[in-house]
Amino acid sequence: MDSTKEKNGSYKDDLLLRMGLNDNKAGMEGLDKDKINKIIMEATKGSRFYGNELKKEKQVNQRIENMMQQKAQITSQQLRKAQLQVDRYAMELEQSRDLNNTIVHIDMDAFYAAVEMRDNPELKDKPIAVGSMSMLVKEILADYDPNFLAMSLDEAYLNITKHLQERQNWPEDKRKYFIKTGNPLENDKPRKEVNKLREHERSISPLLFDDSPPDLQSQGNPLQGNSEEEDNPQTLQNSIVFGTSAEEVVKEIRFRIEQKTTLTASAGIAPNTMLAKVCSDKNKPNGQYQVLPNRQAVMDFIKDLPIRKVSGIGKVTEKMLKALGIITCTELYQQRALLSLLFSETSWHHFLHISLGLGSTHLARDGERKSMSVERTFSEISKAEEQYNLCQELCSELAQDLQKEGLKGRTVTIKLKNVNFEVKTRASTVSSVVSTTEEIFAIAKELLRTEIDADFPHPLRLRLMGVRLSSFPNEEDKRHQQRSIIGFLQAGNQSQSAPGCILEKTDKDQFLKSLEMSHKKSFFDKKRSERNWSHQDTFKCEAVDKQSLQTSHSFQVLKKKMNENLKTSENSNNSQIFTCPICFREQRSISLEAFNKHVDACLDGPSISGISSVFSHSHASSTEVNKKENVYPSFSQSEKQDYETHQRNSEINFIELPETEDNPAKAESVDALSDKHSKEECASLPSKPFNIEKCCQNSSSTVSLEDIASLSRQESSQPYLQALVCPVCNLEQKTSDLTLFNVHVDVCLNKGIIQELRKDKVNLANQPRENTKSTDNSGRVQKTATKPKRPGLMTKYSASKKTKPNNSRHTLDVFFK
DNA sequence: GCGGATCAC
DNA sequence: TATGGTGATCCGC
Repeated sequence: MDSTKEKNGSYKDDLLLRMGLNDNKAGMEGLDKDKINKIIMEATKGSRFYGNELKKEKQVNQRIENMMQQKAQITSQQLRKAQLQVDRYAMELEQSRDLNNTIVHIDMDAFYAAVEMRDNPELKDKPIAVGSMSMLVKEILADYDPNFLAMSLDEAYLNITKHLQERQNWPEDKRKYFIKTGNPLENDKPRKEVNKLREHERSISPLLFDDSPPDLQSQGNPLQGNSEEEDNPQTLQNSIVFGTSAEEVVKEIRFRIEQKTTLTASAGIAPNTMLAKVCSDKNKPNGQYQVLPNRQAVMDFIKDLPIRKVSGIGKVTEKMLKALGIITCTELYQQRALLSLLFSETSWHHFLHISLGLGSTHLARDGERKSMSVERTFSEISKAEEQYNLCQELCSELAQDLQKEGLKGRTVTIKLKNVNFEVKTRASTVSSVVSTTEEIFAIAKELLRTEIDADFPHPLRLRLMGVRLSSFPNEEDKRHQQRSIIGFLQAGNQSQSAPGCILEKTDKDQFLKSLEMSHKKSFFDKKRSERNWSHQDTFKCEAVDKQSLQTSHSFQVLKKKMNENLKTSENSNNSQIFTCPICFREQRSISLEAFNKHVDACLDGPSISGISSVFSHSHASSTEVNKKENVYPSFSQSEKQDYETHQRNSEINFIELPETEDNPAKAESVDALSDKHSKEECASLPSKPFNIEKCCQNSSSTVSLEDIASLSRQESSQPYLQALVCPVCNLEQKTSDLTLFNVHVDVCLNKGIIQELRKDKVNLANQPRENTKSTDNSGRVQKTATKPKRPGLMTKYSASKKTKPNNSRHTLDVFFK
């Protein structure tokens, strides 16, 4: 099998070749692993990027090797059975083949336009309307399909089936366009006034219509015919008349696009999107191609088509299939039974569609977006403080983008790429939606901190950082949340209904504005802004009554998560010491039910304010140590000290008060404010009580400390600021925003659980936690009575050998390495 | 839900 | 010479 030869030689391939890694058969077995690693390390010295490329290549080769092993175990009996099943499905697909639609894929030749610009300096003076596909929306494409689908700035699908029907009866002047060379923006509609076409401009105008595939010339529509003299479209003086066939329509579209933008486009015409897309690539740039809507034409087109040309078949899939001797769609079809045994159902279904020339015949509108993110590459950043600053910067950018679309989500993901190009993502999902810089950063920061801590005392040497928000609520979720809020308000009204502490919208807007201003200067612009991470003095105030706290989302999930946590540890058959999140007393060797009862009792028992007092008394040092011992049970004393010192040094307040020029007295104001609050004042909720309902209702609107500080200057005795004790970390959180507080609790919960889980993993599996990836599925293939789920494209066909035991001492090293 | 991986543009 | 940013999806866990 010579299928492993790479066609496009590069430095990387050259390296791989020399290493023997490019050959699957030689692969892992032919070479001693240490030797390979050594070679990789040497390559890495030259370029970290290529070192990582080699590593990835190695992984793919491993997948291929595993796939081949799997293939070798397939019996002819299995293959025959699979053949029957696959062919039955293929039959169904064939019967549902739909050739009645005419799909067009338009692709702007942006790249080629740029090249042309470069080569023709004279063009630079011509006005170029660089518009997006969605602009050509409205302007041109909608004339042919009001529901056309803009895939990106330079790509769109149209279903012109209906237009074609209507067009058959159109008189000629409705298909007539004048060539205009003046302002390209105005020559859009037919029968516009004629502009003189100057000779030199005509000469530099690219030829539009010299690209029809030969087979189409004879098979075109009746109107296109074979009138010897006239090519279609008819060019009469300064005007062009387009015909009524699909091909003519697309020429017309491309003509109008070029007239409007001076940029050329390529297009594909076919009975479905998959084929149309491939077609548009066929005569690029500035050309078009059609696959006629009959089965034979489709199959002829597909026959020798390399699978890599098809959207969705990328580099890796190509390589894996190549290893099976599959390069063209014909071969893809021939191997369909085998593929159904080696790939997931999703994958082989996709393959079968491709090999039959099938694709989507309607343009499915993209649903709502599912995530939003920002990420940035930079030269190495290793200082934790700078990393946190950067993280906050990114959160701020993301929050602004989110605000533009009015989005809020529950999952925050950070992405880290180190200088070796190794990518990590870490996610945390909270119970209620977040959207502001502060909320997102509160979560992202903890994720980042966990990673920084994990590598301590080595710094994270980052070259990229990203922040993403996802888990946007759907309509159903929103309705549910609405109900919850109403329920909450009703419940809350019974206990405390006095209005007050309601920050006007204008205040909040002002705050948001000032926040934006403070983030205007980019992290990269100012290189490194000295942010003040210092601790803020806290004050005690247990104004939140038990009911409110129990109703909060975070508290709702607290028990649930603790349950999950406990289950995990029970499953692990480990005698666990659990700290009750309410009373913070250790619960030793108890059952899940008992623990639940205990938590319930705590919740129902003494008031939260009472509990808070307990927290306040106990949290100082002992709880802190206890918690850490729970998490890292086998720490040596020196390690623990190191770690705790590090913790203290890297400790960052839940709420930061960015130092801004316009409010230098802020810190003092807050302190002054806090001094004015006695515990009694807060607890009894005097004239203007903290309005917890309002805060929940506006759960996304951040009430800032800045607001509070400025307000406090006006009315010095208003208790806007609350010090709530987080039931998980047991630290006071000074905030006026319940959402932020909830986020904090969620983060604490998640963090605790992650650490517990990691501990369990390390202890139980007794295996090193590799830095970036866990390469072993340890062969736990689902051998169940039901149909086993086969690995898909993404499957790591990892070997089922190994599992080397390690002592726990080692595991800890790995854990923190 | 999380994390790695693949893919498209 | 040095190697992007954004969004989606799949898969195994």
